[in-house]
Amino acid sequence: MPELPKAYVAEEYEDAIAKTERLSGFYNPDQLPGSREKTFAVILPPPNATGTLHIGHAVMLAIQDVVVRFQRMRGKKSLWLPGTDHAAIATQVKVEKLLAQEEHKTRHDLGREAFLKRVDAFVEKSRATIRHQIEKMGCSIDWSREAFTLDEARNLAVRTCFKRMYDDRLIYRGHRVINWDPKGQTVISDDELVYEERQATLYTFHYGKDVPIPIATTRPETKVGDTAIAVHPKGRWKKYIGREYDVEFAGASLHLRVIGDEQIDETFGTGALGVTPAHSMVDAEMAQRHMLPMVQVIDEHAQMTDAAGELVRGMSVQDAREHIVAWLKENDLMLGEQEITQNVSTAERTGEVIEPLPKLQWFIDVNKEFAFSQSKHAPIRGLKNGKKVTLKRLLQHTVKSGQVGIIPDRFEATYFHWIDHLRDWCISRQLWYGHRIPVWYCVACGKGASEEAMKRCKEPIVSTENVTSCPHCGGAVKQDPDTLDTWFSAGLWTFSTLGWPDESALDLQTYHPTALLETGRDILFFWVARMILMSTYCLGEVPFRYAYLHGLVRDGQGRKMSKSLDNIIDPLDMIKAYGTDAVRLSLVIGSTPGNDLNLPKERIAGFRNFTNKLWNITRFVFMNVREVVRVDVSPKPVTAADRWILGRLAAVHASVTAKLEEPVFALSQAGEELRDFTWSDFADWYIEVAKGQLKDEHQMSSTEQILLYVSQTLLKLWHPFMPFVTQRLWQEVDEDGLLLVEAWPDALETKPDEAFSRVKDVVTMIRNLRATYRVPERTAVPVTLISAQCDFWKDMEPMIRTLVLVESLSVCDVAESGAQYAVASLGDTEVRVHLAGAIDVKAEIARLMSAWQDVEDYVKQQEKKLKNKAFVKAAPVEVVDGERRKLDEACAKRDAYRAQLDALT
RNA sequence: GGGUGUAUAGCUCAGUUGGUUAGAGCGCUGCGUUCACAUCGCAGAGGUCCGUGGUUCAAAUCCACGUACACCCACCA
Repeated sequence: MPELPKAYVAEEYEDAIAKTERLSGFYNPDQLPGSREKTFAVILPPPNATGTLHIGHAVMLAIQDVVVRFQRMRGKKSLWLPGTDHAAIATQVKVEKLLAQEEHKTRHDLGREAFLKRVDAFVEKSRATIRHQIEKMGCSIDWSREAFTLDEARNLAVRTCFKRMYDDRLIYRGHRVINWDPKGQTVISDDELVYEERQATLYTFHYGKDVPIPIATTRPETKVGDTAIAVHPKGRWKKYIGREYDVEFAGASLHLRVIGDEQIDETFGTGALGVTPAHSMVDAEMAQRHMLPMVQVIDEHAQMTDAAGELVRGMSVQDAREHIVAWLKENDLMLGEQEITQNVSTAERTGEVIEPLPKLQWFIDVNKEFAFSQSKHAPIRGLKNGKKVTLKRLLQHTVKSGQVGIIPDRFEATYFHWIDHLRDWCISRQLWYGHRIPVWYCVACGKGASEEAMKRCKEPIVSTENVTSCPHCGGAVKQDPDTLDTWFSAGLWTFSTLGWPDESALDLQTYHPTALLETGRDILFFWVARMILMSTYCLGEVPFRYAYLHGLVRDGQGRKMSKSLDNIIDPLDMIKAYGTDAVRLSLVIGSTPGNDLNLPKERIAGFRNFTNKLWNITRFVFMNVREVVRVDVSPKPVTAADRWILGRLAAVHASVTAKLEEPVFALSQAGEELRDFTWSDFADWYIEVAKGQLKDEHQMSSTEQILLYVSQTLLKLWHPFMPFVTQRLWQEVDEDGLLLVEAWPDALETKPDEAFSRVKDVVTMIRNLRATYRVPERTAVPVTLISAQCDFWKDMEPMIRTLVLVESLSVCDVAESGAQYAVASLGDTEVRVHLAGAIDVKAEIARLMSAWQDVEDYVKQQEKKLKNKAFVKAAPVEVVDGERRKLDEACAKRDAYRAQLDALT
């Protein structure tokens, strides 16, 4: 056997192991050995194709790989399917930025087709980087099924879904006030807004001398588009409700009706609101309620339209504001100016201030009823085929009925709250990069190919195939220039990756609904909700059984990682410095669902130390047995230590298995338990004892078997967490074997054994005494002290007794003059030990007194507790028994201290 | 304005359904190390479990109120 180096250097093995695993083909569940009936599927949340993976992705990958590897070892067809997201707006903005930087060009300079080629090239490069990073993380992911949200197969899924929704009248085209991003020149959804707090001036003024109600606004320039004044129906202006005014306002002729609306906050501003239906969401809704006309005064480039009137026509929004403020002052209409802070909505990707505008867009109606189409092989409970439902109700039902679990469950409340306030989903985007909307307009029927003509077209052609001519008149057609919101295709992800729209696809039948979705808690609405929506609609199935949401990764001080703080942790750097296994452990252990994880580098270093510990434990075992062989069944224990370690292993195995199996994955605790067992139990105790047992010819064989068995079982249990170091070590057991497909150990039957635990207590006690009395190594610890606290010397096996003696009595050969002697009987041997001369009797008495007093207090407390009738009556029997046992233990301890005190005085 | 989360050792965090004398890692202090491992071992110090009140035989754990921090949603005329 080639000798293992003293330290584990991750870098030397990882790439080769990853390659061997990948080439084995076992990442593909169809190629797994044995007959496997149960399946377990996880679809990777596709990283954006815009760049590289950050530490947040690493958390996601680590957690998923642990679960996927575990389930594979459990004998399931375990599928983990990778992919990337085209991330329409993010990618387009990024490529445009690069284009501007490198060539000083805009996308319009290139034209749609050439620009898209650029984007494709950029994305291909990015995807390669992402693939590389996923591999570095040690992910056992099935590359043969890799998908991309914008590839051919996914495009067909998108078109199919679009058409079905259109035919069900869930998708419609409508003129609505939407969030317009003047910089990105596109509409964006409510969820893509980011609110920024800014200083603004609140102007209070009258529209004209004849209008009695003053209003307040931070956006005077929009007031040229006002069509009403809204007041509270019970407020101070109520007597004006119903009156109408015609005013000349800053070069525009306004016709204003006073309306009463409950939405008005009497306490804000003047208690009256100038209603601008075209440029405010709230106003638009109010306008709809009161049948008010809508006047668009701002265009797509944030410039004033002709309808804005003489004074400001053609100006930018900023200029218009200044002009109108000046006009108000000139005409003596301004009542006051006030500095306030307000939240401005900006576009998440471009950072530009959003301009609400009325636009013709495509929407998904979340409140419209349609006939539910139930799945045959995984139907949703509580719904019948053909039942009238709405998308909103589907979203609510699946989670409320527990068919989709959100972990941690407190996010369910947030989810329902979001649904309650959900408005129709605007799915069209004026971007070039993305799924082109599968809608065509007939040039002849629509009377022209201009954008205006398309808008007029009442009966667009919706098709999953490319349309080249009008089915009615055979004339030329033109496709809708818009693309779809990136989350539309992302919503289909769990099934578009498995072969849908081919409903008979084997993968779809086998792996859908998937078992688990693991993702960041920040995209609950963006994505998780939309997958539930799409899957229930398209398939009549839930997309996954559980959504596990992890938190954000922050730096060691709990700050968000950002470029400006220069505290970004690049997973690849960490892998290089500490090894993949350590990085994975640091991300899995200590992270709880939904909570943010602070990650100081020292943490990762700590886990690097642990990988090395595991390495050396195994190395010790392999170097100290006569032959390294596989040991799969629990060997017969001979000594107390043997029984103890096997019992502990059985307990840890059971607990870890349960924690990995549970739907509420307690990965963190499972990992911690394993680490404690590995380090504190196996390495610190059993191996130390084994060193002695290996020298005993009666115990040698069994000890070797147990060392091999425990270490090999540990490698298996650790493998999901640390695929690399475990695999490297496993090669020493089975040169060509892959832990990847080793069977997870069966439940172990060994019963727990307490005898050795007591030995541990004795040794610990001796160490404590040694420290307390500052007794140097190789000098005696008074056996009186030991035996006073230890009543089971006789039960100890010779070997263990030896161990204890080595700890305490290595001394027998030391004889110092003037020392006091103590006699203790150990089994049938009488041992004479001297008291170390260093004991300060006074201090010792004080210490014992204080210790005795503490225990005595506790005993009194405990006695009182047990005398309490209410306690005995109310507490469960085992609790009372437990308390009684505690009392007994405390009494024994108290008596022991008393005896020691008596001996000294 | 509405909601959620967090608050436990110097730091980062565990702590299952209330039930031993509240734990781990890192850091710190002391001692040790040619015998698997200094990426090591042994020991130690370090806690008003944010505060106040309540429920209970019993509260870090449940309830109420308060404080601080983080986040989400809505609004911002």
